Amino acid sequence: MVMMLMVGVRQFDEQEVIALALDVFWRKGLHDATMQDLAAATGVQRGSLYNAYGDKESIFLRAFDQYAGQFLETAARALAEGDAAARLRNFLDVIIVNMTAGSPSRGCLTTRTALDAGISSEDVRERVQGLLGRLEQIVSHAIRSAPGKPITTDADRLARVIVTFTRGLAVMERAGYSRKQLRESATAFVDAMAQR
Amino acid sequence: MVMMLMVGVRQFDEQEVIALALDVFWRKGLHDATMQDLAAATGVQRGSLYNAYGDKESIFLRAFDQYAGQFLETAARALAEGDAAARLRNFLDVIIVNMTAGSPSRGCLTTRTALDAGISSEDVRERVQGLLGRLEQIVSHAIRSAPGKPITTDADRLARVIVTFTRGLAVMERAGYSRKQLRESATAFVDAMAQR
DNA sequence: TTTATTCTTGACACTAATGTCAAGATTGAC
DNA sequence: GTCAATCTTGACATTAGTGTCAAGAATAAA
Repeated sequence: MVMMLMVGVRQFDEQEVIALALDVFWRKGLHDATMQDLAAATGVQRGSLYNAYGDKESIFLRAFDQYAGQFLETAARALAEGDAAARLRNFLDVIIVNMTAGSPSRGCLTTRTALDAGISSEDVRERVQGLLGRLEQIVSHAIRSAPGKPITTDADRLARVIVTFTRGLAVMERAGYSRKQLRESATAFVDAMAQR
Repeated sequence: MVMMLMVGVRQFDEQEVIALALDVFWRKGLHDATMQDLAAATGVQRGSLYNAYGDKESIFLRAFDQYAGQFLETAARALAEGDAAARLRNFLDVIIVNMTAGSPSRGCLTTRTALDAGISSEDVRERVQGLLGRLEQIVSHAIRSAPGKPITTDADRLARVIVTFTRGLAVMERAGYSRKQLRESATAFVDAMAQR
């Protein structure tokens, strides 16, 4: 039996480092965040980060996974209560708050990452697609399972339209639209979708 | 009277250089396109480009203005015929074709530029906002002036929702959705908006 | 043909980032 | 206390980009 030696033990808390790295990536994006930035934010030397994770992208992938988990959980909670229109309103509001948090606001990490797609690796692209796909799924499910009169349109198609609209909100935020303006757009969107 | 001397005349066609630069920026984005790239694509030496335009961003601004002009013209044409729903369908199709042209497809220059907002100068941000603003205006106008029963909702709000949705399409394209998938989403969007 | 002015060219200095590595520090196991 | 494995640290090599500049080429005007 091989004994595991725990000598020369890591001197930082991995969870904490990834959380701090996430903040850096969220503010600067995968491409513009440097290892220097990550070292400064985490208090861990550049060399140690290379030793522990290999390269910047590996750190990003861990941070993104953490982000995706939080994000989907929050979204699912927002989609859990009320009728279809209320669910949609809550969902859009959570998304808008998410992308307008911080000062200056950080925007949407997923959208920023998607726009770097050309530069990024296959792994990164997969994460983005995975998150958007799962988002469509939970939106579709929330629409179908909402109380009230059943949705006539195909829920999957509707969910994709809704997720696409949220990506649009993320772009508008980057273009300078305020939280208030985004909320107005979201309201107009819900009204148009729910019109009878 | 001061005579204008035309000695040491420029050895390249400015229009052509800007058009070639636009292609580079469209494929790589403002941030990732290098002066090397521009020099290679235009056949003009780096030093000459610096001499003629000062820096990369100035070249970008000229290229973007050219792009914005073409883009708005195309959009306006698509919005000129048919009832409100047909106008919207044509408009979305033109936008989708625009962002899925080329191989690999180039995506949407405006959206990509907007996502670089954090890095870019105030000038660049203004151009993006200006283009999106004008786009909202022509969409709003097209909705209001469409034949058929008048729109009940505020046309400006509706136009903003539509433009926001087009930005969402641009993100989905970057995330890997095909032209066909984008068209399906657009159709679903129009159906939802036009439902009675 | 001369001149004055502008454009062109290649070299240069500078900055910033990535990734690597050897030497030293740390520490659980014995 | 010693050992052995791992982590940490600062230095280094490399690459890639920006922007500047002096010297030379080009040319419209006189």
